[in-house]
Amino acid sequence: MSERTRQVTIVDVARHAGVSQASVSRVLNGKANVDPAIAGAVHAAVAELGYEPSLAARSLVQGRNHTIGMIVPDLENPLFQGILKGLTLAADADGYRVLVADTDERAESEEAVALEARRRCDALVLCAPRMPEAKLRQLVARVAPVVVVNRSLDAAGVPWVGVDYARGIHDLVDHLFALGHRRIVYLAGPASSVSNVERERGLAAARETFPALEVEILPGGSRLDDGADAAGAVLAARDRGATAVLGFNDLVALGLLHRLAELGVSVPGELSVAGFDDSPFARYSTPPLTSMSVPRGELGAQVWQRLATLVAGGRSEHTLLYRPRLEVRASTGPVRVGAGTVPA
Amino acid sequence: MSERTRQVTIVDVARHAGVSQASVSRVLNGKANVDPAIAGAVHAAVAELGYEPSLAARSLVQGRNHTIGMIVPDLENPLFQGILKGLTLAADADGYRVLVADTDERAESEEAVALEARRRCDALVLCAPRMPEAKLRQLVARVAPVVVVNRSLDAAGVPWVGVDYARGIHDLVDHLFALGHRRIVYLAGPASSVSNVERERGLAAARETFPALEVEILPGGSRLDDGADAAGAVLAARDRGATAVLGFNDLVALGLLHRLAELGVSVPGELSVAGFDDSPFARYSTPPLTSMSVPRGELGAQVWQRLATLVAGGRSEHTLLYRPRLEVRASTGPVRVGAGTVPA
DNA sequence: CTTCCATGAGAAAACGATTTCTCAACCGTG
DNA sequence: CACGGTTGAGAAATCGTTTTCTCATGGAAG
Repeated sequence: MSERTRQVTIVDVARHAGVSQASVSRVLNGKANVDPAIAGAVHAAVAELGYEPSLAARSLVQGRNHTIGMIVPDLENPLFQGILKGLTLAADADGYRVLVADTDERAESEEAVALEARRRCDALVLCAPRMPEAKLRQLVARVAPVVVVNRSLDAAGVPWVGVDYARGIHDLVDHLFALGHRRIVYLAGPASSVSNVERERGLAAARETFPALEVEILPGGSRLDDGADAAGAVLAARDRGATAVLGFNDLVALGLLHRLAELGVSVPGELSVAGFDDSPFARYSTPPLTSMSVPRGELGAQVWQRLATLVAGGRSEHTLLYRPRLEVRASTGPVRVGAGTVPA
Repeated sequence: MSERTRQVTIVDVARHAGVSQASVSRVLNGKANVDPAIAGAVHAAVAELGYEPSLAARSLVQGRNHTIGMIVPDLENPLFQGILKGLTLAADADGYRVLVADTDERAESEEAVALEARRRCDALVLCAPRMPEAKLRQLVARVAPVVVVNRSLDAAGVPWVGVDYARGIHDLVDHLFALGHRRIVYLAGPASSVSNVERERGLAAARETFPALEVEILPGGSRLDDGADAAGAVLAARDRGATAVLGFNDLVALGLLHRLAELGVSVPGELSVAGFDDSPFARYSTPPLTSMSVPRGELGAQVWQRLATLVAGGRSEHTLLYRPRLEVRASTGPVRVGAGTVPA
């Protein structure tokens, strides 16, 4: 007679099995010892009635819902996709689900999104590369437990997992320097991005290592278009003697590569080009792109590992900094004889 | 003295404001009319105490948690990423969050993942391209409300949003035929994938349209590697007279393109190559890849629109089939004189 | 043969909201 | 002036679990 058949609850199971609710709960959660006979009856009743515990009710009493949230600036960035995938798979294995929130590159809404997401989740993974450090430190205190991704943060109880961009860039410059390049262009990422600052720090360090090295920084961006759009400026730099270009990431480098091909500029003959992140497409471009490989999935898994101990009440402050691995491909090569000299 | 400061509840707010819980609830949810004086007192108390309603408690009583789940076979596929992004942004605007579950291409676990996800969410978005139709029909009945993505399904109350792959392939063949191609290779996707079946249906239709057309189907896959690995077979087909290749999707086509360049095969001089999906990278390859564009973000938004009416109790059966748009780029060209003839 | 503890199961109290009842006050109407 | 119908607010029921109390039972130790 009821409009919709009411859902099966623990009370129904208890009645059907002839035991108390408490026993049903104990059997289902494996708490304490219970009479095998009772356990059997409960399981039978559960199966017969098709009972499924209400997660909402459980959340209410336990204060946790086995869900974590991940805040990313842009779901279309291969780096975050890889991390998300690794995180999702690792968390799944422990019975946790991942809720994802894309702030669509609007740094100003990151805080609100994070706070809202935290209300639905037991913990947060935060990718907020643009947020000022002071604000971020304030935010993590409010949303803990939380793991910060892709930027360092000195806050008690907040582990972070990231990539050593400075070191990576330095390694990449080593490679180019060894090939004879002495004047290098860096197509910068978003100015406010922490990881861009890190890269520039790496460049500065490299300049100290190699006094003979000259680095020219051009404004860029973080996406394919940005790389393509910078081609003109890059060629101008080449005319000033530059022989190699470092892109902020693979997207920028691939965009540039494409436009250079259109313009008939030979890579690496006239100009060497390298990227960062080793996105899946890097090895499939023409020429294949030299890049710094970062283990995206592994990063996501490590993030989960830290978050898991935090959620369990532990105090995992161990932070993790991956050193990217150089993947030499055909887009970088020895500087051509005669090139790299500034025309008089 | 308590270990951790207990959270602020509606009871605290009521007491602090000197009104009943019911009134607090009414004020906060805008139900019925309430005395402005009371409303003021409530708001003041809320602000002062920093009260935030418990979503778990609300879920329990309302039976909904304003979260939807999206099941995808592979988060690294640009198509699903785009849909996910569009869905997330659209749902966000209506106060819904998206929980994502990656089945990691294991078709056999799709059902379990979907059922589990449904328990946490008010509704589901299902991408299960490999699941047998009968099983899928059975599944959607259990997890409704649900919207199915990227495959058609004739089930009551289950709208679906997809891409007209058959039509798209036909349009693509039109393009190639007009360029003079008469023998075309299709690098197939996963055999069990519904969207692959649709594409092959499109090929069959095209063959009827153009009696002079010959189509050769080669086993492929859905990822970059698959395209690269198929290069040998493609060249063999070329030697049998084929002049153009259709990849299952852009990834396959880009992988192939890369390997062909390595092998010194000129595209489109010796062989035309086209993809499907118009992934962001398609326009940036060398040569830029001709592809069929599908509005990924728009698709996601439309999925949400349907799911939203379903969740609200509506009965939106209106299904949606996007016709892909042809993006002609440099990877396809007129068949070269002398090519395309089967060597004696 | 008591006494004391551990063991295990049922009764009842959280968990923190929404929503239904219930009832007083107030309005306009006959 | 009496009466039916709104209106608005508080009391209490409800959502479906987990967890704490409480208490009977049985075995071991004295």
